[in-house]
Amino acid sequence: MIAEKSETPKPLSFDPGSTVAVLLPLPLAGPYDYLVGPQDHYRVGDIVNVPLGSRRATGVIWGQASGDVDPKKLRSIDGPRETPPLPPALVKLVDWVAAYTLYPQGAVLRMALSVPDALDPPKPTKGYTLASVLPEIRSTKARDKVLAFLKEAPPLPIADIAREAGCGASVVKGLFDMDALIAVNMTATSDWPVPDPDFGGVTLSDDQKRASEILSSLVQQGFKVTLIDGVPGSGKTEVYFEALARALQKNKQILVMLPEIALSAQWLERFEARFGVIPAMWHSELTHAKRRDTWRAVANGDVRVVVGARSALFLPFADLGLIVVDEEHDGSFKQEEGVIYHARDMAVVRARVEDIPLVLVSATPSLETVTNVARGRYEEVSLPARHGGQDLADLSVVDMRKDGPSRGCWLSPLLTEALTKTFNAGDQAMLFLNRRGYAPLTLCRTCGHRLQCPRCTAWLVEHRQHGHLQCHHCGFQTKLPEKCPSCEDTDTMVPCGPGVERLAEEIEILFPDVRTIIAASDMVQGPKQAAELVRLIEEKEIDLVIGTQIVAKGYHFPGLTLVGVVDADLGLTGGEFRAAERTFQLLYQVAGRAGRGDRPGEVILQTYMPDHAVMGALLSGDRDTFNKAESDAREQASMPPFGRLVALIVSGCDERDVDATAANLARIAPRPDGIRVLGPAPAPMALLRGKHRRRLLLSAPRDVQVQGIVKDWVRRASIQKKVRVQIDVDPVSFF
DNA sequence: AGCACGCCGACT
DNA sequence: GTCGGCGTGCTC
Repeated sequence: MIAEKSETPKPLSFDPGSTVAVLLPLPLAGPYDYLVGPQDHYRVGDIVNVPLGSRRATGVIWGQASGDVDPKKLRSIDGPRETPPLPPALVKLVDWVAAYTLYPQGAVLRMALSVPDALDPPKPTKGYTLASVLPEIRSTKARDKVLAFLKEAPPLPIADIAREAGCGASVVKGLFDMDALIAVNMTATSDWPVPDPDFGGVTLSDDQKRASEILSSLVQQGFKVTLIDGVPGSGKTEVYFEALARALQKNKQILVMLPEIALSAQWLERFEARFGVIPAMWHSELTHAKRRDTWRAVANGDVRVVVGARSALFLPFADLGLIVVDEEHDGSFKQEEGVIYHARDMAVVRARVEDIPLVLVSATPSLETVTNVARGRYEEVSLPARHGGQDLADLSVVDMRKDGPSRGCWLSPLLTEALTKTFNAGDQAMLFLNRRGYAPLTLCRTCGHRLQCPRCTAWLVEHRQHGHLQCHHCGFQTKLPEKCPSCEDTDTMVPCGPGVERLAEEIEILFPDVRTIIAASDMVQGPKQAAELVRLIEEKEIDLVIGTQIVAKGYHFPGLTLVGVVDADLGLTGGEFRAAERTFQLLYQVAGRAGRGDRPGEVILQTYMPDHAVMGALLSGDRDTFNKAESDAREQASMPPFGRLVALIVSGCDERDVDATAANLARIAPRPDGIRVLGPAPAPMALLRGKHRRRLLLSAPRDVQVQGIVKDWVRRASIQKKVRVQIDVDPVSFF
């Protein structure tokens, strides 16, 4: 990432009669010019209502008017909205992200304003209390209870009064209708408990103390990126909690970004144990009301700590003092829909525009981050050992070519034996298989026909528990056909390969008494189910967890002593340049789930490639040598982080139009020195949701500012009607 | 993103 | 004869 220092200086204020640029949360080319009304004065960041065509829209005062629009077209801003303005740093962030990702500013602004109704002040809630003069009413038991209760109580909403008085809401309403009660406006009391930096005591090891002192010293020191790097169980969370405590003492707001916050039940528990309260959360499953409350409370400073997923990056923090990105290597920080951006990288940008410290946390930092440390751009704080002194799990490899299971089974004798031992000792185990459902492919025994999604280049995955086949890319569902759709033979469709459900079946046969749970994203949806899963494992109501990716994240189960990786090679196929790195990260994280109590853990990797560098690195625990080799290879190939990539994804319903556009883009591709354009190639998923896709990949040296080149390239292209060209700067996924 | 304008099929 | 389908294009 290269700092762009060229934001246009924004004048301070705009007065009646002047024109001003207003950014609308729409994918328009840029801000629109408006006239400032006779009574109004605005500053950059103010949120206003404006006329737009035949309707009203919300916009944000963005700066100097462009002036290049016909004055006759100019219309006047209706007026300000009763909302705190967007803080200057957020305005800068929106501009920066738009310039970097090549999306329109308005599309980026939409992420910052995506809060239905939050821009209006909260409606005052009505409270009810006794009228000063009570009318003559017939006395009943319920009415008397209400009247007696209200004599002692402050004004309350109807529901509360009914509950406290032990009667129905209609009684209270009836009294109000009879003028025995009056309604008063209450100031909304959305209470955001303040985390207490001194709530929970902590005992830190010397290493942790040293690390936490370094991090704490960063608070209020301005922009700086620091990586905390330490093996699973080394107490990285506890260490950065101390930096949080320091920032809280300084009355600063804090943003903690976690991948898939909805599943982070244990993280929340640890936060509560340390700070006494649950922090504010920001993720896609919030209700409208909660979203709106949270947004406003972040803007006015009532919320002190937000823990959130990607989109929390665009919250209007009034006084942000620290950002933490936990599991910084995690691929889910890359937003792949709408505006395509990497939340970890944009968090660096936000920290810079806020001039505050950023802490990246990982046991397996991304090569990008490792390289930034090597270049001296980021500081590194490492935690060498597990807290409490236990060693990392004992790791071994099963060579599936020699010691594999019998046909139709997926667990090798060695892994089965280890499971037996674990269960006999009364311990818990986890099997990791990154494949949801029963079987990843279903084919016809007679003719070989494979069941494919009608709208995507992908196999349909059988989900036996739900009783259907499913496409994991578009959500298409269908029943398992009795006849082969191709040769019409009956009962010939057979599952091919293992998924977590099929593995559970094998376990059921091998260990009928073992209590098993499947943890996959289609079974664990949302915080409640995640918390329940954690509880079941923690309270030992479960002996075996069969899980996909979702179990790789920072969970900590003291009773879990064995982790079996059913197919360690899964991520290595496909030939994406980050495959080895990603597989290493994932398996290292999974391995870290074993033996985090007082006993050592055991990890068994089943692989057909025991000599692969990833397996070697996992066995030796030598991450640095692996990173060095990986990094040398990337440098050789001018791949990130030593080169830049931009992907263009051309998509549309008409395959010929898509091809024509892709071919045109290739023909007019920019060709300055050092820039190469690959493609068009059918995207690995040539058909997705019924749309044909092609991709082109531009690679450039690291010191080249690619945005201008790509912008110009796409502008020059002749893009067919109904064909979309999406730009993905720094692509992570190559779907 | 909305919303209007615009040009071709089944209806009160 | 019109109501309405959603394709295309504009909004300061």
